[in-house]
Amino acid sequence: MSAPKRYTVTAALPYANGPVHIGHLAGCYLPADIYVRYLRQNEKDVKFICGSDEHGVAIIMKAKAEGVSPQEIVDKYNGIMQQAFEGFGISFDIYSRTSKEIHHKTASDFFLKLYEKGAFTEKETEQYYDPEAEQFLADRYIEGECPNCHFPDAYGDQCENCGTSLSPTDLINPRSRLSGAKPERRKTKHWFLPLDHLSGRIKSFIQSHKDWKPNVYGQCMSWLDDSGGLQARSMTRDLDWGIKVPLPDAEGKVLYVWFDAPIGYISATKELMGDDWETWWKDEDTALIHFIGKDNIVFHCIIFPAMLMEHGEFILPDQVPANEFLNLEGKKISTSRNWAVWLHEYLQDFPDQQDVLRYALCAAAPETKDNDFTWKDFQTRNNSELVAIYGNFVNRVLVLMQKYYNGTVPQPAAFSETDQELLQLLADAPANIGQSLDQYRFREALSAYIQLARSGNKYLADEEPWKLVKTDPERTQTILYVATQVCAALAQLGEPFLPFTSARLRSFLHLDLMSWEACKRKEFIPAGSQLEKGELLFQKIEDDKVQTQLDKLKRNPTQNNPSQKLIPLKEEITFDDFTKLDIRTGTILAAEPVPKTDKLLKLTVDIGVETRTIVSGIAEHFKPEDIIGQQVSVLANLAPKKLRGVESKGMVLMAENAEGKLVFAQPSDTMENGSVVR
RNA sequence: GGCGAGGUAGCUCAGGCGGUUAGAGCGCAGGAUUCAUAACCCUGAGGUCAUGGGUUCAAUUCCCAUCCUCGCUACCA
Repeated sequence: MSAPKRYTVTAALPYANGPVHIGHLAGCYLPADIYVRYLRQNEKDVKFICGSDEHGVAIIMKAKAEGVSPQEIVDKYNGIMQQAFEGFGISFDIYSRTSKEIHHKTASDFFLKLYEKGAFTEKETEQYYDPEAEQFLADRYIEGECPNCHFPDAYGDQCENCGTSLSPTDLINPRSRLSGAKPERRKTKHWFLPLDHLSGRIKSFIQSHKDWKPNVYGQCMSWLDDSGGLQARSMTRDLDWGIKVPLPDAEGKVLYVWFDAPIGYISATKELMGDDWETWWKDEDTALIHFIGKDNIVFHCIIFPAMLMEHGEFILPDQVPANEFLNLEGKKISTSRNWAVWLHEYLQDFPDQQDVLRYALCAAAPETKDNDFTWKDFQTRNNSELVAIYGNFVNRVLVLMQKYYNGTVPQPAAFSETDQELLQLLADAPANIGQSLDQYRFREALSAYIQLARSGNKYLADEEPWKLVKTDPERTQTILYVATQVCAALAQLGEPFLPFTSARLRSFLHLDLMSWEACKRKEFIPAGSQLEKGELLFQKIEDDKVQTQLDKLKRNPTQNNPSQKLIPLKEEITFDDFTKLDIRTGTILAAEPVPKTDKLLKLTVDIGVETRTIVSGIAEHFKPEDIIGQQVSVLANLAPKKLRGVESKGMVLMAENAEGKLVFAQPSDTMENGSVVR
């Protein structure tokens, strides 16, 4: 699109079941905010849209865990998140909530419109139903034994112990998390959005956006080429928390949270703009830009556009600048393990230092690949860049101004070549930084910005006004006039990145915020202007502060020893139950990998009475050649099962610890094959 | 296993539609300086651009294969 008339910029709606951490900020909200502030300073017509995503099963579960209502949960986290965003100066034009009336209406209207257009196919499927609670159970509502690691409390969508993705029907002895009752399978009707007939349009839509970042474009194409086309997706759920399906025969059903959430962008715009909202979503001259993390790419680039296409009236996203993930001290950020830096806690631990984190996260943003955040790096960014380069430069100028001229900007004489070059650098800076921002290259933009302060420091070092002041007052005046202009440029162009600092610096210089275009100049502050004494813009961060943060992270008990999470004992069985198992000793005669799998080995095992083939998921732990001749214990009377086309008869018994390490459960001394284990 | 993204100085990253000595910041070493939060400024050391082949007069940049990391996906009797 060439020169859009306006911009609708969205940042992913954060899910209201927990607070926001630095990964969210670095991946989504900070770049979005920098971009939006930049657009605003360019006097573009822009709306920055966000809000809490407050529906879905995870919130119900969270409420259940804390013994409160879902409403209380979302109220609580909505408050925490909103404050955190505000604290960091994330300048949303509106921060709404999907629990609001206006969103319920918008989302149901959207659904109805698709319904009336015949976009959905109704399908009956079998789902687990809790006869005591009298409701259908979402995947997360069902727990049972994990078929993989035999953890007894695996959920219907995933086993928390071994991380395997599951479907509820995989669980052994499933039970309802609501009542504990044994769920039964019942038929239920849902509305599916078939995507196959759109795949052509979606593909050409994606292909028309080769300008998207490689990670975004690549993942979309991969998804489209994958799995034999796009599968129909159910857009409704049997649940009582969410937006009621607006159809007569849909009692007890709500819209799937992934259906309603992106519509939240639209509802929030309505809430903000009233009747004008349509311009921001339907006018071809509007650029729609979604800032998200990489986990959201497929949804924002394919599913949501497909919904918009089906509806027919909406524009499609122009850009989806998704970032990769931010790690913390070398490990993946994990909410459940509390391995995170929470924004609301940072604001308490580092009061009035929001810009430091903004700076550190922007400078190390995971733009092209996952990146690691360390407190050490944070400290270095602060001490040797913000303090030593930026803060120091400004301080030097303000101190000299005060010393020599009582803060009144002096009249410059003729400019030397060096002066001219530096002033030209200022005049070029907006275009230079802007070019990076236009391409969503935030690290590069920030580095170009801080380069101004570096140039200022070099200028002072080269010109040495503190020497010249004794011999050449006129030249000194010129130098400090020029240096003052550099400070002013920093104050103006820093607004997108470091809004708090920029505002403070402008107040020292008695400047109002200028437009980006107006900053393409050499003089920001004319001679004769009065400056404040000012104060230091940044404080050094000492080692003990960093150590405190590291200790705080490592003190976390669940993080320290995840291996202590032993699986609880199973319920008692009878001796008869035990005698049903026929466990024999055997010897592995041959082993080879099963083609096209990572984990499976095809074993030939002599169990005395016969030699048989057993497929075992141990390929990641053992090389085939190393286990030939290995004596093992085999569960011999397990029903045969075909795995990846190979018939497996029996199971090789292994001991596994919490970290997933496997060892053979074998006789302590060599025994004849076929010996009974009991 | 399939698909996608990435593998470039000690660290964090740029770059390259093939072409003289491959860049930045931090860190490190040396120097200079004192206006400044022992900060700034200058100089320097440091890279077989993952590995192995191929195309080419020429590859780190293109092609193929392999290895490693991350994500999605298949799979764990």
